[in-house]
Amino acid sequence: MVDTVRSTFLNLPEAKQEKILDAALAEFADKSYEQASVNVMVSACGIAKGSLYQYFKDKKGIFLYVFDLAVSRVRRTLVKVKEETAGEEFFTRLEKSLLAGVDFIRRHPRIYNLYLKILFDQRVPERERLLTAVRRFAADYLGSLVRQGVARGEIRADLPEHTVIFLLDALFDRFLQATCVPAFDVTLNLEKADEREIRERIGELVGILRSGLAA
Amino acid sequence: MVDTVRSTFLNLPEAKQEKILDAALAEFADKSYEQASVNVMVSACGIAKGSLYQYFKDKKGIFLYVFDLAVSRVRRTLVKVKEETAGEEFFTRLEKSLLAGVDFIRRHPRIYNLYLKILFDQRVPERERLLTAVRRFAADYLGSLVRQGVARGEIRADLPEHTVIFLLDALFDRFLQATCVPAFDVTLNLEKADEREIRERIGELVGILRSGLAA
Amino acid sequence: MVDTVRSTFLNLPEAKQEKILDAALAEFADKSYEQASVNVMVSACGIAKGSLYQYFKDKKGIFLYVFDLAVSRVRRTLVKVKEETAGEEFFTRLEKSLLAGVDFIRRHPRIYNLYLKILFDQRVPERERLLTAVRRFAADYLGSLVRQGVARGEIRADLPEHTVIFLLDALFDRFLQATCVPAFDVTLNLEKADEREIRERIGELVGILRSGLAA
Amino acid sequence: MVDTVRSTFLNLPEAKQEKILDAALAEFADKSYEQASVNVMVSACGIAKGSLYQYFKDKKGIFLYVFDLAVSRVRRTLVKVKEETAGEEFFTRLEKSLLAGVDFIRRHPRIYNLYLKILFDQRVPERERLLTAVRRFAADYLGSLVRQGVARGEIRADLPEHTVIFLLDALFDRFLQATCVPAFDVTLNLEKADEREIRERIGELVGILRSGLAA
DNA sequence: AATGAATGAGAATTCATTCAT
DNA sequence: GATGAATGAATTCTCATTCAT
Repeated sequence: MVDTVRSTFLNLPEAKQEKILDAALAEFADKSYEQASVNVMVSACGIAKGSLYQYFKDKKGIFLYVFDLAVSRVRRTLVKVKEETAGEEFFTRLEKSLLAGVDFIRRHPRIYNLYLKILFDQRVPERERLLTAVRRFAADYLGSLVRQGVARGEIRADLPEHTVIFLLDALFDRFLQATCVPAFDVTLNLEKADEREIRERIGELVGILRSGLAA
Repeated sequence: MVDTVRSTFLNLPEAKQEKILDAALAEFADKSYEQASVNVMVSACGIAKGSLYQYFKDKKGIFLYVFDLAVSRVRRTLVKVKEETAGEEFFTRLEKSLLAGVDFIRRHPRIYNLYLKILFDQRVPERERLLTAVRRFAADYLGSLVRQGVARGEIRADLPEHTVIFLLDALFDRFLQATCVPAFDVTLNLEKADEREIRERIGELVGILRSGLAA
Repeated sequence: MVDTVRSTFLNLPEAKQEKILDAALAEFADKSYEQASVNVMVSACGIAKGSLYQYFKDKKGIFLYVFDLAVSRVRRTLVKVKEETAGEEFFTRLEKSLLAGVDFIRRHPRIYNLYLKILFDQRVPERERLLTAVRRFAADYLGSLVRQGVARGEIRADLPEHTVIFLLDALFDRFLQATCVPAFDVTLNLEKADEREIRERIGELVGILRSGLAA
Repeated sequence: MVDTVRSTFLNLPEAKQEKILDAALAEFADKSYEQASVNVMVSACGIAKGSLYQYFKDKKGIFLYVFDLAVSRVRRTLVKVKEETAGEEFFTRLEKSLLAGVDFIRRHPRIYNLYLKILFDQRVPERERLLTAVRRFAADYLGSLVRQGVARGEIRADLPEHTVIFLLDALFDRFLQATCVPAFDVTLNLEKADEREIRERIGELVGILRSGLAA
């Protein structure tokens, strides 16, 4: 995190910062890391190429900064959901989390694309660190939901916690992918589904989970 | 499929074909499509640059040929599993399919990487066509298992078929990813698991599914 | 002329020879000499690349053979016109020659294109020799017409012969170019003219020449 | 004209601009458009390959810029002749124009070669547009001379204007070609003629024209 | 006589990064 | 602090010619 951004950037008026970050996010979300072009970024946001190199050490620095920013937004969103549903039943919280997830990536598709990049594009700088951090956050999030559910007796206590989390995480992730990766989902057609359909599908899926997991 | 490969290539001795396809697969599995380098391929397999262009129309042609080859191998493997377990119970077949999948990608990690590429790398040539084909195959495979399971009374008949397939597919896919994408799985540590552990985890997951789905 | 074609070629059945020459002429007429592609020729006429190199020493050999063939066709055509109009008046012969020229290049545009190539494309092999030969033929042709015209008292005898030939040649050549080089002629629009219009324009031009040259 | 050159180039010191344009003009005049090599240009003028691509979008851009520059120089030269001879007799102006033309292409042979390129090299970018522009300029130039000559009673009024222009243009063009295209002119040997001889030949030709055209 | 696989130099273009102004 | 010109190695793809079969 150190060395990725320079004070020159942080001293910039916020509007300018935003313009630059927008251009960078757009480019990184659109192409693979190596294919993303600094040239395109600078001409998209109308600054000189040299300037960008005064704000960030190099391309890698730009990427890391943009990525960290994106992650913290995701984090904030999900944590809010967790807090707002603190008292509710486990399966309800699951549904609401899923819905919030879909909502988020529909509003910020480029951030979600960034995440997909590091999932499967080796050669993203510090991929391992970034990926582990994100994955860990997801696991922790679901883990805390599950533990609370078990404590309240809403979930069977005899199941290995890790396996339950794995299953939930798999479903969660895939559901989001299905709603936004083109040509990916050939069974539920989530990509073109409106909110009502999304809710229905979530209901069905959580229904099955309930049969499998509920105490 | 037409126009991707030239007869020049097919007339080559098999050993040479293999050497070339190996180099190409390695490169495409390693980098994003655009980043994959024809230069690297030719020096990896020790042929002249011009020669590769006698075998294939262009980079895209190489990719499509390699990809189609890879898909047909996967297909063959899974179809064999289906046939060999034709008489068995649904959840057993599921376990065996998963196991066969893990086994396949452990023996052919680069093929699996190729699949991951087209999942999330826009800019892969004919991505939509390729992806849809693969996804559809997976859905059909699981679909036929499910329908037979329902017919035999092993699975609840009241669940929407598509949703069940979606769930199984999600789990299937994620399980494979967890076993071979580095730094991806932070809950079950499948990447480093030996076969015994894999079997155990599969057992646990299918156990949960059984509770949710069994009639 | 030696060394351009090999006996292997001349022993070929005529139909095959023709097919090959056709493909070569088409390619050389279409592109600059260096840009013309042996690959394109062989795939256009359906023979192996190696075969072409058994018929001709190299690309240059193909070109020279095709060119010589083309020139002899032109020569034959014009000589026939000269013979058939042997007894007629100078300006009539001029008109008929022009008409025959237009007719020839409309029927054999690729041959005319070949000629244009060597006119202005440096880097055509043996360009100087080929061009001089063609130019000399044209000058001789017009020269013999002029001398006969002078002898018969149809043309002023006080004019320098070379200058007269130069003028006629210029007009002749330009007229042909105007009828077949796209976008070249912006005054008479000869490119799109039908035969009647061509005759009219020829009549007008020769009319002016008559005023300037007639005795 | 737009998009061919970049401000980067125009901001360069004039000497450097000239060096680059010189190298480009030399290359384009020497070879066919497709055969002309950007590599050769950059090593001829001692800049990096990447730099040239900062100055121009692509090879086509370089060509168009060089061509437009060349055309405007020709235009300027001829317009000056027209103005300087405004009051003089038609046939005198014709002679002076021809002389100025010969003088120009002897001082700028590469510019004239560029013109010849687009005349007969299909495959030059925007050939039609460029060629039409040049041809139209020539026709307009001669047309204005002719119309003034007719108005002053120096030229027969009964001749179709277009045909007269066509004839003059043909002669004009061919005369210039004869003086600078190697091996082209086999009758007057203009290529090796000194200025005195050129003047004589021009005199003779215009003499004939006078007989044909003068009122 | 015919084939067609092999070659490697050369083509145009893009790129992240540096540095003098 | 901001600029943008300069770089040269990298990219994909084409080509005429050779030669063993």
